[in-house]
Formats: sequence, C-alpha cells, structure tokens
Amino acid sequence: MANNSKSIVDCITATLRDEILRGQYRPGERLPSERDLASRFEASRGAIREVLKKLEELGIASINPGGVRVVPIEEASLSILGPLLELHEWPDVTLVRHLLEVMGSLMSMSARTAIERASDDEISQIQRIVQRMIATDDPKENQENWKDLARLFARINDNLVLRLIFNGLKTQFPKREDDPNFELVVDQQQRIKNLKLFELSLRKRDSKGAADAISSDFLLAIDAVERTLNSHPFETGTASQETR
Amino acid sequence: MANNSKSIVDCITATLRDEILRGQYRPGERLPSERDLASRFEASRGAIREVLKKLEELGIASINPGGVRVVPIEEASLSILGPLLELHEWPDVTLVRHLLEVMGSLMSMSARTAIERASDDEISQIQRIVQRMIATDDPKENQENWKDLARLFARINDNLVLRLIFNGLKTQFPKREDDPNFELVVDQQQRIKNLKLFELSLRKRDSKGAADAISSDFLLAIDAVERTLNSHPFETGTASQETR
DNA sequence: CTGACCAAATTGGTCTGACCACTACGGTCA
DNA sequence: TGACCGTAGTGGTCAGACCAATTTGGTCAG
Repeated sequence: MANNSKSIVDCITATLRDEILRGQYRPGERLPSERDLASRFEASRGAIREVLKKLEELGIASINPGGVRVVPIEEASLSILGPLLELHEWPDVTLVRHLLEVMGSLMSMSARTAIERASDDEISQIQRIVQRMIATDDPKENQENWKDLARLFARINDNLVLRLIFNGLKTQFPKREDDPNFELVVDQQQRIKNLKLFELSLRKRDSKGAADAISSDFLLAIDAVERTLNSHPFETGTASQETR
Repeated sequence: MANNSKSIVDCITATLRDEILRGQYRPGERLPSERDLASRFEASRGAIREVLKKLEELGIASINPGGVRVVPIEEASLSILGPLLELHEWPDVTLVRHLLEVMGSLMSMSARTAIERASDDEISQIQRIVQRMIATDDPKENQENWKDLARLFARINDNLVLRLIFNGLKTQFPKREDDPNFELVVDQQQRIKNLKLFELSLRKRDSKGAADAISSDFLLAIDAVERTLNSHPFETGTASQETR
C-alpha cells in the first residue's frame, strides 16, 4: 500500500499503523500473528517483530504472549497525532480544533513565563518577530513566524516538558498549507488587533496580558479553520472514535 | 543493571535508555554497534534490533546505516519524561517545576472548555470532586481527586490531543509519594481558598474564573514542591542538559 | 602538508529456520 | 453441563548468513 522509499520495516509500520488508526481492527481485537503478517507483507518475522515493537511504543498495539492486541487510540502516545492528522485528505475538524486549543493554551502559558523571565534583549527579539507577524498577511509566512516565536519561547523558558510536547505536536502541521484548496480566511483586522495588544503587553512586561492576547489569536485561528474545513467536501472520518 | 522480570528486550531497553538519559553517551555520538551490544548484553542481534527500534521510537536514538547515533533529549518524544523523572532518587527540581507549569496550563484550559460545554449534571459531578478535595488534606488522596477531575474534564471535552498528552504525562507521577521522606508542605489555607474560588466560579459557570483558580492552585503546588525538594540531600542531575 | 581518492572493514537491513515457554482453544470425560 | 487436559498456535529468543551502504584509514598526486 504505502510503498515509500524507506526501509521495509518503516514501510510496513506505516501501513499497519494507518490500518489500525483507520479502525480496520477494533480495539482489543487480536492482530494477525507475526507469522501471518510476515507472509502477508512478504517479510521475515524479524522485520515484523521490529514493526510491532514500534507500534507498541506508539501505544496502539500491546504485545503479549498469546497474541498482539490493538489498543484504543485514547491510550496511545502523542506521536500518533501526526499520522492521525494525515490519515484523511481533509483533517478531522474537531481534531484540529482540539489541537489548536491545546497549542493555544501552551503557547499562552509559554509566553507568560517567557516574558516573566526574559532579558531585555530577549524581549526585543520577541518584539521583532511580532512586528514581522503584523507586517505580513501571508498564512505560510505567518506560520513560520509562529514557529520562530515558539522556538524563542522554548529557549527562554528552557522548559524541557514543553519542548517534548511540541516535538510531538509540531511535526504534522505544515504540509496542509501546500494544498491550493486549503485557504484560511482569517479576520485580518481582529488578528492585527490581537497582535498589537500583545506587543503592547510586551512593552509593559505585562505577561498576563500577553498570554491573553495569544489566547485570543488562537481562538481566532480556530474559528478560521472551522469555517474553512466545514466548507469543503468531506469524508466521513473514522478518526474520532468513541471515548471509552 | 536493571534486571526486571520483564522480557529481555524490555530490560535491555530500560538499561540502555537510562544510560543514554544519564548522558553516558553524548548526543550525536555513536552507540556501540548492534553486534557489540549483543555480545555485551549476551543477547542475540535480533533482540538488540528490537531494543534499538524502541529507542528510536522514543526519540533518543537515530538508526541509520553506518551506525546508531544518540539524539539530544530535547528532540525526543514525550514518552521519555517518565524514565527521566525516575532516573535519580530525587527528581530534578526544575524539571518537576516545568512539568507542573505545563500541567497547570493544560488543566486550566481543560477546565475552561469543559465548564463551557458541560451539562448541568456534569457540573455537579465536578462539584462533587471539588468538595472531596476541600474535605481532605491528605496529599495522596488529593492526587487521586485531581486525577479524577482530569479524567472527568477529558470526558467532557472529548479532546483527544489533550488525552494523548496526559497519557505521556501522568504515567510517572504517583510513585514518589510512597517515599516517606517526601512530604509536601502545602499552604492549606491558600489551597482551600483556591478551591472555594473554583467552586464559586463553577456555580456561576464562570469558566475563566475557574481556570484562573486552577492556575493559582498549581502555582501553589509548584511552590510547595520547590520548597520540599530543595530542602533535601541532592544528587547533581544530568537530566537538564544544555539547550543547544 | 593538503586534499582527493580508493579499498577494506564495519555497520545496519533483512532473511531463514530453529527451539522454548506459555496461552488459547477445542474436545473429552465425569 | 461443567471441569479437565492436550494440542496447536503464539510470542520470545537465538544463531548464522548475505547484501548494500557507510565509515575508515591508508595511499598517492598536487
């Protein structure tokens, strides 16, 4: 299926992972035995075992004597978010919404603590990025700016937990933007307003105000994404399964 | 070293992972070859390969032809947080602080959106938990209450991203509490005050107020943890490495 | 001394086939 | 009907082999 150029086990991993994420095997159900998988993919059992180890580490499979079982997505690792988002041609609206909610919350917190701890020089670095954000209205460029900002916050905060979460989060975002049909309709006026508010708070070292400004901007983005995604041809997504 | 009762590869994985996390191999450096590792652990190369696949999925090793290389912790997956926290007898203070900051932020956000979407019945469920929190001052019991609250929020929000993050976050917390020396000194008065504020906001469906109350309580917890951990014999932790 | 270049050693990638301990399952027997 | 038991199947692990690619270290020309 997904015959990428990678190594065989990576390829099989991707295929099997996607099949599981698509719900092709119900949670709790047994996966085919290693030997069966080996013959199906025309690979050796060793290769299949490596695949399964990876799937287990991803949190979507549980290897135990007697059979490999599928684990419900809700108990998986953060790393499956990427594959999950790229699964369907159009990402699941509510999933994206939830992702943005979380990112907004973390960016907001990140901004708050960063501003509290930043040196004057770092503050002006932040300011420079924000000004770049205000100057452009190109979504792609802006995404880069947001990434820069996140990186800068990460460096200032030196918060490992935050970095690890972002590692699992950021991986998947960018590719969608290349899609010509995928055009975000953002309320530019409101956006600029938020950013200016952020800059003002920054100048006053009002970390709470800055955090709020960022939150607002993410709410705006959520709104835009929802409107964009909802106005498009849609596949029924098996992505968001039952919550227990 | 870590001869747990698990399977050989899980055991080796744990050993090797901890060695890497301890900084025994510098980032970018090459790990011993699969064959060398196999002879060192007296295991077959197949087993070692499975181990390495897991380490790769954890984001701390990068397998490529010519040699396996160590990846700096900052680029790892969230799943290493657990092992990282359990590495030293006394957890790294700043790491715990950062963890609490993140959890506080997420719980706060979680509370906000949950309260906005909750049914009346769910609101009263929240209230019941909060009352339990107010009633007791046993840290262990309280931690259970917080977990219940988080679970409830997760159910109400139905936010997969949030759940995945918590999956990676919660795993590691509880065990410390068993340590008799580990006694948190929380300002109970302030804690109750925060909780009452939360309950009040809840009653008024003031999601923002509730979120703030939770934030405050986490700040309190951070304060308590820092005071507790700092007052104890300390090992120099290799945990928080340089950020670039 | 420097840099390009080449060959051997090493490394990961994969396969085959084998053995063990344990589980799952179906059939037997009371 | 229900407890019991044996077999088939499963994962866990091992050994040894081959290939393609990289790494390494030495050689040789500038």
